[in-house]
Amino acid sequence: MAKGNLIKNKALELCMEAGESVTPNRVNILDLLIENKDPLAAYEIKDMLRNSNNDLNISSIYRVLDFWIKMKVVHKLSILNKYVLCSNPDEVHTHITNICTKCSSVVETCNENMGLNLKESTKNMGVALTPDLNVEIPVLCANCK
Amino acid sequence: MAKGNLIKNKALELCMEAGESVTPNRVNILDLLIENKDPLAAYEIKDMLRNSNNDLNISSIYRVLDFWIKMKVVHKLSILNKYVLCSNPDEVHTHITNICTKCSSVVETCNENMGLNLKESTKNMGVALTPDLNVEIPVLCANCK
DNA sequence: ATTTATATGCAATAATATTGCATTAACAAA
DNA sequence: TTTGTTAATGCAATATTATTGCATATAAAT
Repeated sequence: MAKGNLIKNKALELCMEAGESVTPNRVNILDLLIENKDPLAAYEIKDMLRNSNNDLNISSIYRVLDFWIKMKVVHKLSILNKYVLCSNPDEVHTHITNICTKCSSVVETCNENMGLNLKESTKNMGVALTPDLNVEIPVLCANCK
Repeated sequence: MAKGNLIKNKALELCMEAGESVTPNRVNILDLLIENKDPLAAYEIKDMLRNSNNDLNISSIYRVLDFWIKMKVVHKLSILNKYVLCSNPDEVHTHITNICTKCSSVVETCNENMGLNLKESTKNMGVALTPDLNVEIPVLCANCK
């Protein structure tokens, strides 16, 4: 679980830097997302916590998820209404999450060229990209295509 | 309302070609989406129809929206949970909808280079893009930036 | 230990969407 | 015209996702 620990350490470090509290709820939900590489729905997280004798009100779960999203440690996947660990939370860049339209599996990739290309395409329209951009791309994954 | 008529004609034409029925509900909802260039929520559509003495069950509304999505005449914007007319339903290409994270205004652009760039970036990952791709990009619009 | 801002618990409610089944409408075939 | 078949709609219950207001508890600094 080396990768998970790296991400966890990074996440806690980000909290320190931002002066945010590291609470049990925040750690528990972070751990769940680290253990489950697939995106999780908020109510799935609730079920998992309940099964480990750690029941939590759904509002708290949404608040913790919002917190980690604010810390840029978690992405919300709007297409799926699910939440997933960011694969690479330590850089400001374009996050591209490829979501299979058949099986809902997810692969995140961070492609700087992609970000640059988007920047060009939006320049003419007068809109501005946020520096830390999240894009969901509907695809067919290797298994389903 | 020249643009709206063009889109409406195109939409009806697509139905003919696909052998799909053009029903009053489908036309009414299409008209609403043509009249309102902003994305609409399903329940907003319900309210509007009720106000014009044309009340419709919410399930019918979702079914009609799904129908127009299948016809590639409407996009669902997952970030907003809203539905919007496709600005250019007559070509197979990459649809890019820029959504302002501040004010939720929307501008659609269709950028073939963008599509090609995505194709390259996904090739190495073993995933495949659908030929008619919809991508939502969170941006700051000209007013908000 | 005290303080203070923040996080959490709780329960109601809102907002979004789907389902199963009965009924109706559209439309082609006899 | 009548019949048969498929697709669309109506209806109401229910499922799913998410937010809120306010009281209480806790983290972390002093």
